[in-house]
Amino acid sequence: MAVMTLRHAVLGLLADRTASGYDLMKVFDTSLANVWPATQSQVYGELGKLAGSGLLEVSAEGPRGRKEYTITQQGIDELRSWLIDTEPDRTRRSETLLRVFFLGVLTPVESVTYLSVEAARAADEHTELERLEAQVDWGDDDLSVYGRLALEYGLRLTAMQEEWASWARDQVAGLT
Amino acid sequence: MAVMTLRHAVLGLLADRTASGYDLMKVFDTSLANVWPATQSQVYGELGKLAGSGLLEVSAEGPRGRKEYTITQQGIDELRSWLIDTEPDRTRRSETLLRVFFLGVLTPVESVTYLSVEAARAADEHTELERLEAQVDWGDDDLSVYGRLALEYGLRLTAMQEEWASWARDQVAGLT
DNA sequence: AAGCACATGTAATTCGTTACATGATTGC
DNA sequence: GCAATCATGTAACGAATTACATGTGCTT
Repeated sequence: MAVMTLRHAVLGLLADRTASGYDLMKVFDTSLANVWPATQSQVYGELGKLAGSGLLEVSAEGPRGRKEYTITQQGIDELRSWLIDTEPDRTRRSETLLRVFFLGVLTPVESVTYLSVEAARAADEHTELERLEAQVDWGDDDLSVYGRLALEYGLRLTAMQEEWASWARDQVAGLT
Repeated sequence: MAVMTLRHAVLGLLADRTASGYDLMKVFDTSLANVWPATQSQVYGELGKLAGSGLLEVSAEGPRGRKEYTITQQGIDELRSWLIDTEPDRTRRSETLLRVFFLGVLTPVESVTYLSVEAARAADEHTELERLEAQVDWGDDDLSVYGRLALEYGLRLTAMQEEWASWARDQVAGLT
């Protein structure tokens, strides 16, 4: 009973609107791709379990076996209680940063290259997010309003990463 | 053969100095706690596999069954090739941010509380890292030099998080 | 009729966490 | 002698990824 975040991600999306597994996957592959990635097999599995335990119900069936899921009151209660009564798991994992610890086994030139690539990648991602922000037509529904807050986080994160990687690159270059 | 980052984390630590599983766990629980957390059972398991495939060897046995592992040339080659020839997996997962998407199911007051808590938590973590930076006696060995770069990342990250959460809190408060 | 998007599901494997299980040495 | 620390290992479970497997309906 410890984590089960995917479960709540699915509930959260269905609290905004009724959807099928296929619909949800589009959201997981776009808006949530950098926040809580999930695979198709995970999502379909979770929908089945949630419907089995009464937090969701199949509210309509469409062509090609499509099943539309709707959140139940029990599901909304569970979602609210997750948001209010539980603390998020704040475990961080960064392979990029882990590698920094081991740059000592590389030559200074190789290390500088590594950090330059990271700076460039962060800059690219930042640009991509700016493009996205301009492109999306932000409604005033909940997911738009709060999704924009999340996107702003991404903008600040990638800006910070670029600055840090450039700084770190200069530090390493200065060691010689 | 896709990820196996823990494998390389272990190799990386042993490239710096010979150590036992017990020694490595102290590093995973401190320096690497916010970068690449690992459990004791994972680490001991990985040491066994790495020794079995010749990337490490048991260079000494001490009291209480202690085994000291030393990286082999093959292990160093593998570590370098991981650093140079492979791209880090940059998958990000943030339960904190996921929750932001769903704040629409809470009342404005509840949402403001959530973001305030996150701002405070980021500020706390930032202070804790500053304390750590002052406290550690930074040598000029590789792990110290590169560990400091990683710590600076943590300082910049937590500062950014506090600013963002405060800004987001004000945004949400302004909706009413 | 062909191609693409829609649509769902299962199986196998790996990675990670928690809990269990055991014991030796050192310092007080 | 007792407590703390040192020290390693296994078992069970849950979460996540990849690959497989199959089929329908719409548009041109």
